Amino acid sequence: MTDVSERRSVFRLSPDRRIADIVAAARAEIAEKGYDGVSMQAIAARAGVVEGTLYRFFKTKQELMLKVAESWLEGILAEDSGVASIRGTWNQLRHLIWRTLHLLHSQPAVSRFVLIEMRPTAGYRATRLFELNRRFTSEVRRVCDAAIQSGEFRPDAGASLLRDMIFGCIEHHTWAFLRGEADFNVDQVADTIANVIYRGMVAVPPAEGDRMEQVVARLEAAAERIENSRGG
Amino acid sequence: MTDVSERRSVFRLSPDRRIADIVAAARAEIAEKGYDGVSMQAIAARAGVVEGTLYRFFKTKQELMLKVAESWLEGILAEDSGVASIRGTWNQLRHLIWRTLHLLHSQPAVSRFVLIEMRPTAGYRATRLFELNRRFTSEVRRVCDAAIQSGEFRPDAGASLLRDMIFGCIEHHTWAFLRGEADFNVDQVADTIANVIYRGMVAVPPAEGDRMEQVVARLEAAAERIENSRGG
Amino acid sequence: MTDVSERRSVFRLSPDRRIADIVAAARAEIAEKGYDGVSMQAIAARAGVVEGTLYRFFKTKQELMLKVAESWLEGILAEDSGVASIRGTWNQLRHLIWRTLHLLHSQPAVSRFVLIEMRPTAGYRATRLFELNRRFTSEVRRVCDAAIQSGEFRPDAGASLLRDMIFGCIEHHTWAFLRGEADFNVDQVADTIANVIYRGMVAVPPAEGDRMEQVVARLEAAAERIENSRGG
Amino acid sequence: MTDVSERRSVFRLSPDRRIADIVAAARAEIAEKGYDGVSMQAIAARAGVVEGTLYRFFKTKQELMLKVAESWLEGILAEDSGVASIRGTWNQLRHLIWRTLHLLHSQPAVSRFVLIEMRPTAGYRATRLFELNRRFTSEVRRVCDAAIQSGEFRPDAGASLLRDMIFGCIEHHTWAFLRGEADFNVDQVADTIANVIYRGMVAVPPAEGDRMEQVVARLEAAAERIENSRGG
DNA sequence: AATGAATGAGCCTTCATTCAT
DNA sequence: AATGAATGAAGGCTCATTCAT
Repeated sequence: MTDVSERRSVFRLSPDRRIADIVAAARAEIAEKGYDGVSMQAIAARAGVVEGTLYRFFKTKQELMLKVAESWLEGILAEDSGVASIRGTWNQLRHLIWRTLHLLHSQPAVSRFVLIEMRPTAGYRATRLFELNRRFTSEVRRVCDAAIQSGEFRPDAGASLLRDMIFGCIEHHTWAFLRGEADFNVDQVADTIANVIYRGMVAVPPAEGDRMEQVVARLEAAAERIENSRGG
Repeated sequence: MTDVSERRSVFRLSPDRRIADIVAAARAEIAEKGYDGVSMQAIAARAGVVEGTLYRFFKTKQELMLKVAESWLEGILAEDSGVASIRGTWNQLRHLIWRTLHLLHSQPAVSRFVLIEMRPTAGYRATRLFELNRRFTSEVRRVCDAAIQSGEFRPDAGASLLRDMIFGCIEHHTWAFLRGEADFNVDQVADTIANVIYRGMVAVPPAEGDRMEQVVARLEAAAERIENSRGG
Repeated sequence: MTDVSERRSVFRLSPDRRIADIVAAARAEIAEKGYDGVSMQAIAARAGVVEGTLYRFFKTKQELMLKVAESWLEGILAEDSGVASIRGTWNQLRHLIWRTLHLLHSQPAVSRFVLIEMRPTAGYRATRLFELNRRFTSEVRRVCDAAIQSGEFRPDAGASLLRDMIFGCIEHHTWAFLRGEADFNVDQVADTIANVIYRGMVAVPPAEGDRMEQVVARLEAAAERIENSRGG
Repeated sequence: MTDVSERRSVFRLSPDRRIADIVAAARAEIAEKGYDGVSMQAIAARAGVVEGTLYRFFKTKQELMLKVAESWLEGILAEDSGVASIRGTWNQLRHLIWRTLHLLHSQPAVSRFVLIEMRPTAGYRATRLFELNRRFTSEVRRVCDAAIQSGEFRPDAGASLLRDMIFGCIEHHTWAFLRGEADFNVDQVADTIANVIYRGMVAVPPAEGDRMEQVVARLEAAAERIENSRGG
């Protein structure tokens, strides 16, 4: 009687599938419009459902946003085998830095959202996302801790500060990139950050001669200044 | 018959005073609720005026937000004499890092707002705030550039990446602090960041360094003090 | 304890029905208060919904206003079969003039709104209303053009100027009527306008011979029609 | 002590002069932004006074608008010596039409405002503007009346309808012009309107015409009726 | 007489959330 | 389970008008 192809069809998907669709739609919206600017209406439309349906699966908008962030970060972590197979502190650090830079460079909007913008969320520390994020960044800590333990790194900088230097730098750099103010070369920046951190932390420095020379130069400069001050 | 609650009372203030009140109210609101979450209504209520009054002095909400940020940053810059009087790359870097950490530690919400959250503002690069911010961060660049130029620093990391490492790290660190996740010691963190960056960049790595380094730094500082007392 | 006045009641209507209600409410508001002076709030209240509901169906106030105008004009055009069945330039003009006068006389506020006040709308020329309006007024042009073509009318006045004389006159006249300054007799005014325009444009008048010829032609045409009617 | 040239000076102008300034400023604003879009604030700023001052001289915005319209129209009427010196009905009509077209063509925004947009004003008929407007348009009536009286014009169209045809046509035509949709040639349009009206009204041309015309019209109408009844 | 800071009501619009169907 | 119409509170903003100074 009624034309099935014309009828407003109510597809009955399995909850898992429906949730996946919704999360995917939300992810796409976020990628396009940023955290602010995402509306439930738009997500629903993109997922091919209506707003009410969203609320069957997620109590609030925030819960959905959280789910988006978690599932994305989960995927990222699953793809990467981590640092276990890599030898050498520098190589390990470099890999972790590169991985993060690569992520932010290839999916800037979503990764910003997940890694940065979700943090102000109320109750963030109790979320699974917090845990995942922790797992993501803690590898850096682990590598640094190990290097400190083994004596390769000096002990005077806490591992968490190093983590902040790395991720903070990446975030800062990405900001400009996202705003279209500047592009950046993932490999090169990864090298540089790894170098600065590694050299800045490594305990046993190389060439003796150069080193002494420089120190002498600085001492001379200081002495000269003192002389000048007295003489002036 | 006369209804006192209905009476309309008009307190008149000089524009300067009123503007100051409004900006102060806005600043307070921002400190409490962050950039998003500030409403013109709340600002007006706090300033003891009606919304319309806000618009006498600021064409849009953004303009007001911008003013708050600018006036705050202006005050900060006015208080600090900069790096001109400080000798030695390490000392200069350390000062700039310390200054920023101190700021974010003592006024975390507002400084986050000014230094970080205002950046996505449309037309940001054309604002005075951008200029002020630039002035604020560019000192780091200048110090690094000078060190690279003189050969003290290796040339393989751009000054702007270093700036990002410093400010990014600070931001990252402050985040956790703001969220009450962790406190930090301004002096100690400043030392550490300065050390990592300096060692990571210095052209002739440390050798047995640490002691030597410290001695030199002390000598440099002494020289500076003498210089200052003579010249003052 | 339960406060009935606080209870939230949601009446659900089919979109078509709701839209019809809203458009009707808007029409009524317009009729009472004119284009300026209509507020979305008033429309919503009259339609028995809240303002937000209006925006489910119409993206902006303008869109709603436009819809009101279009649906009204559509109805008008649908009711009138036009000029196709009428013989003779004078009769055709007279009909078109009468039709417009009748409209403005019977629904002055709304028709003023539709035919006149909507014109300053931004992007008016791209709207369906523009098209409908054009269809409405272009019949006059077509009749005049045909008369000019056939030589019945002198060629010295463009059809569009004639259209302006007719509609302009009607508008002007209606103005006074709307303001309660004067009433007018639709039939009589229609006659007069048609007469002035027709006589003012007709080509023949002067020369006696031509004049007679034309009259004879018209008589013949009338006779033929009568014959046809009888014979058909 | 205080620098007089710097001091916020309170110029004390004669009321007349002040009023003139304000009215001029308002006129300029209207010309630029149209009736809607004029704000008291903008007028005050342009006149070099503050809003409060406006209200010393005009109780409401409307009163000011009215004054603007009146003073403008007064000026127009004062400049034109009218029709007294012109001989011949056609010439007189043509002059009045030309004058109006010229006005609207050269100062479209203001003249639209005065002649058209002020009419919806509450209590319009009690205003001086109404009287001035009446004087402005009544010359057309007077000319037509005289022509009807003398037998030059047929008596079947009221003078006021003719006036409406003329001014309505001009308004309609100007609308398109103001909206940038079309320009128009003042002289040419004046000629055409004068011609159509004059020929449409002149008594002589038809010769025995009138009766003939009427007979033919009746015959046509009869034919139409027969047609319709057959076809229905 | 003049100022101009301040009012306050109103406007259009957005959007997370609810709930009758 | 799914729909989607409806809500309602809030948001930014405008502007004629008032009144303490």
